[in-house]
Amino acid sequence: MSGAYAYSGSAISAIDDKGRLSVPAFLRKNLVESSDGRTLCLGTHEKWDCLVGFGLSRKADMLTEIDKQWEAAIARGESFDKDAAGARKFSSLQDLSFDASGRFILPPQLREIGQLESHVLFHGIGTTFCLWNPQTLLDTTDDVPVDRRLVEHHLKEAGEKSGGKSK
Amino acid sequence: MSGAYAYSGSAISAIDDKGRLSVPAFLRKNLVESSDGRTLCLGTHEKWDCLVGFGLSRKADMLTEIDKQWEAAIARGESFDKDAAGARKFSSLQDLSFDASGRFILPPQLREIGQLESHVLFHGIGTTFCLWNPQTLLDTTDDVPVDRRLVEHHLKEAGEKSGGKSK
DNA sequence: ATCTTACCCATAAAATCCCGTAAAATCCCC
DNA sequence: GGGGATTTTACGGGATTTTATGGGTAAGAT
Repeated sequence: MSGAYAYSGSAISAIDDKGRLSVPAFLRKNLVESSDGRTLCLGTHEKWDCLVGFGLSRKADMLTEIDKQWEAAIARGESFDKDAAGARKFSSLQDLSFDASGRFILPPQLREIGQLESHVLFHGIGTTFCLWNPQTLLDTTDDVPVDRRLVEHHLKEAGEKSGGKSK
Repeated sequence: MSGAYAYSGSAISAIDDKGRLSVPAFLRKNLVESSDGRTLCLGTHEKWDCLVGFGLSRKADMLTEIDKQWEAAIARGESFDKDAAGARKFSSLQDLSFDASGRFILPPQLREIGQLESHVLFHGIGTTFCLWNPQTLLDTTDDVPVDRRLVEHHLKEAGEKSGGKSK
């Protein structure tokens, strides 16, 4: 299972005028290891209103997973739509490279779908990590198992930095 | 599994007056690697109203896939028509070469079958990628698992560039 | 001669890289 | 264990490079 690393922890990061933002330092090391370079895979989350990120190797895992499902299906004489499965998983997924200082440009379509405005809350959830608009996350906490106090803390912190002109 | 690379991500690209269009940059690198040159294999999709593309090496993979299906079938005492499967997969397939700037000429018959007009939406689905008329894709999303918001974003983007004369 | 295809150049927009800085985290030595 | 020194981080801004796409033109094919 590719290194068996689990993403954890949380941090907030700002999007600048050029649409760039930096990957929090605590996630970077593993991205580099798991990607054999500075690559971040970013896509939309299947259920939540946020984005998901992980290193390249996870993408390869996803591919072999689909392959296994297909093989199991044909062995049973059933049909399995690989393309449908692939489309679901891969179509929104982009390979982004971040620079030596950890920054990457957030593609506009992902920014829009993830409802990301001025600040992004990163938080690890095991095999992947999520990118939320902190406010969106607060508004939907009921179904998303995240400690609300944590989000509020980061939000307050972000508000202070930008001198109150939040959002 | 041929390098275990997965095509992912999406982008829109315009067809010019000469029938040329450029392969989005993020797909190009892998096409070159997987084709040992600037070759793109393009054909019609078996189920969806779009085209499929991939690098040359994928053709070999497709053969072994058919083989696996055949083996699975006889293991269960069923019959499997290899020729029919091959015909379905390969007969529409063309090897096209793209130039240094990533452009190729879209053969008229594929253009017609793929219903491609002014703009083409490329999106990776793992082992291959699809080429859609964005409008067609929007009209059929029910059976095709692609994030509708993504398509809408690209369509809007394309409309802006061409100054509203979308089509 | 005409149509098609493969190059070549041009350009605007977008992405990438590089440098600078200030705040925060880490180290280190007494 | 405190307090300054050093390193890492987050972010701004400019410069260089890559893309996407228009348009021209020479080489083949019909």
